[in-house]
Amino acid sequence: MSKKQVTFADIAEYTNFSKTTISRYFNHPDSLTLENQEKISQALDTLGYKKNKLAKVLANGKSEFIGIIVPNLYLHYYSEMLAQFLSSYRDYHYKFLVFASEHGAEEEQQYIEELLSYQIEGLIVLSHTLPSEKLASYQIPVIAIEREAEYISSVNTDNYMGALQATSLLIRDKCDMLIHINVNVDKSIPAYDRIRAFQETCEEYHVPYDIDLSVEGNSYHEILNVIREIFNKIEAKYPDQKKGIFLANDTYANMFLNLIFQKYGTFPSTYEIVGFDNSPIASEAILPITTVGQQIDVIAKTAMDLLVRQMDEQKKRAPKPLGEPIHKQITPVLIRRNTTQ
DNA sequence: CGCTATGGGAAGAGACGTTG
DNA sequence: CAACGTCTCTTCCCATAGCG
Repeated sequence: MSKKQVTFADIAEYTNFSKTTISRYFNHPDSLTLENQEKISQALDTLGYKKNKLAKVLANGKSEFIGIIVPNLYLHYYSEMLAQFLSSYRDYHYKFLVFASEHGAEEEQQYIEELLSYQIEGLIVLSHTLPSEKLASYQIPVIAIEREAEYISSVNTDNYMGALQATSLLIRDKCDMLIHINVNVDKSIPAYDRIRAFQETCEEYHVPYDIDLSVEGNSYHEILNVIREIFNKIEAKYPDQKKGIFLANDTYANMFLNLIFQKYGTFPSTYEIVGFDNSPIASEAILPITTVGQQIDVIAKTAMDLLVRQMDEQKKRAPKPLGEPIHKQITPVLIRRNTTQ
């Protein structure tokens, strides 16, 4: 016995007001007399009215949806970022439709089409297969996070500063050999600055260094296998030197740390490890990992502020076209834990 | 305070041409 | 002429903004 839902029409009929008045009761209650407010409130109770957000969306065209596309969720950075966005509901009441996409532009484009068909009001993009020029062409507010963003607004960590802090720490701790492990980052992506800063800092201080950009893979295990190879290579090549390893993120750093523990059963003094992101895994690891903390909460907050401002603008009667992209940089914080002196 | 047009899409109704 | 598939056109869903 699936009874039909109670609608404004039912409430109106029951109270002898019009649907308009019922709508006003919910949106501008002050425009009704207290007496009438009370009448309607009573009716809602009696009839058992349940809000219908879909009808509201249909009526005013505002879906209150924001689309998010992340590359994946096995990198803790992305899941933490997602968590931060979800918790912004408290402040903004936007809901999120989320896709994970790292299999190329075609897939990503398909996801975006789908998101658009759900009338999303804004888009947050952390994946990086579609050029920002394409993203800008969709004519809805878009915020990029840690990706190429020439034509759209963005929020990034100051990657250069972060990598510089990490590298300096390893140098200060008198590592003989500095090694940076990363994927082969495209130069247009902000994270490329981590490689650049590492290299430039090493050269500035005349410290021997090595950069290994061979990491790749589409799952935790694929990546782990590559990291294992790199670990073995380092073990063979620099057996007695004190090695300062700077990894592209905490997930890699944790893998590397685990490999060390599997081999030595402890953390030998011939290693120092610094990760990046300060995602939960860094502090939860077998030995809490020193890392460059991206202030993920601040990044998410900044991105939401920026996006909400643009979305509000789009709701005005004569929305200004999306103007010049705004780019914000968030300063990272070096967090010293147990994988460095 | 009420009336009315509005929005996107599903479902229903109707139109049309073809077939056995 | 009913039965069928394929289109196209209406109606309906519901809350809201704008106007009277």
